[in-house]
Amino acid sequence: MTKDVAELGAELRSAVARIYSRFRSERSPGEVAEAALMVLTWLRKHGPLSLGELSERARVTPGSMSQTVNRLADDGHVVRERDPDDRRRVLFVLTPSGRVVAENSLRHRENWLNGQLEALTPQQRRTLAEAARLLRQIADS
Amino acid sequence: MTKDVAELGAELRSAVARIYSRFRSERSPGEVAEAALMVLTWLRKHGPLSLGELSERARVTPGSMSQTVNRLADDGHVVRERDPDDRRRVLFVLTPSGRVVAENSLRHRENWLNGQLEALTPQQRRTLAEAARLLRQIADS
DNA sequence: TATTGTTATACTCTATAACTATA
DNA sequence: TATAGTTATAGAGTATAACAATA
Repeated sequence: MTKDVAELGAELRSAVARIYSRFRSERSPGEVAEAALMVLTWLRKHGPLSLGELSERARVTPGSMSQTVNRLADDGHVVRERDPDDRRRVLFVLTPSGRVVAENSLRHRENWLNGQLEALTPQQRRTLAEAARLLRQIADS
Repeated sequence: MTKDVAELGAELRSAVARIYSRFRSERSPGEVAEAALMVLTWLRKHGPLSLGELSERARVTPGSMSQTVNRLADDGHVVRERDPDDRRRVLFVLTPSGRVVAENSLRHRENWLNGQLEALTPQQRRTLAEAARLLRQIADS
């Protein structure tokens, strides 16, 4: 039993590393990188979020997130706005260019992955959907 | 149908990013980082490998791999040896300290993940095993 | 000429520690 | 004092391009 678990762990670790690296390499010129794309995706979905909210979602330190949004701000994809109710907080707002870049980047990367997924059987897709749920649960534990 | 696939793609992408980030953050002081650990693991399993072999396995460019092994060599975990049969090739050999670090790093990271996997049902573990196979297949396509 | 590997340069992502501004 | 955010510094990982050595 324990041996099976250890084997599964090793398989999982290397499969995740491999697919993640493939995700990253699917990035084309003009598209934003992974971590930045996630930020744009969240802002598009939820509207303005503070630095603290972004760093919690990404599970990185505030210092790290501050630098990620700095890169986005330098490129004009987000702007900072002070929260009028609590002037310590900074809200990050998607700009029109940020929205365009987010949508282009997402569309392109989804095209590749979705093509792969379409080629699977419905049963295999259900397996991946359940696995995604389990991985997220483990990661968040 | 297509909508389901798109949703699955988004789920998968974010779940993979999340669990990968968690894998990375399980690193303790004194342990080697992810990419370097993979190199040590391969050398331990297969014996000396050339730069080209390492970069193919990792699916990174030779230039990138050269820098990863430079870090390992700086720390004394691997040594370079010229291949006597083809003096263009460089073979990387695990040192005793490299073996110790590899084993400690692997043991510690496996402990955490294996604990998580033990808490799942056998059925859930089968799902993850199948998913690992599918992800690897997609990544290598 | 072709292959193998290295180095220089640059970019992304991450963390920690020291700092500022506001509550 | 406590909280929210920023900046400086550092390290890991990646890519590309120019280069050297060997086949």
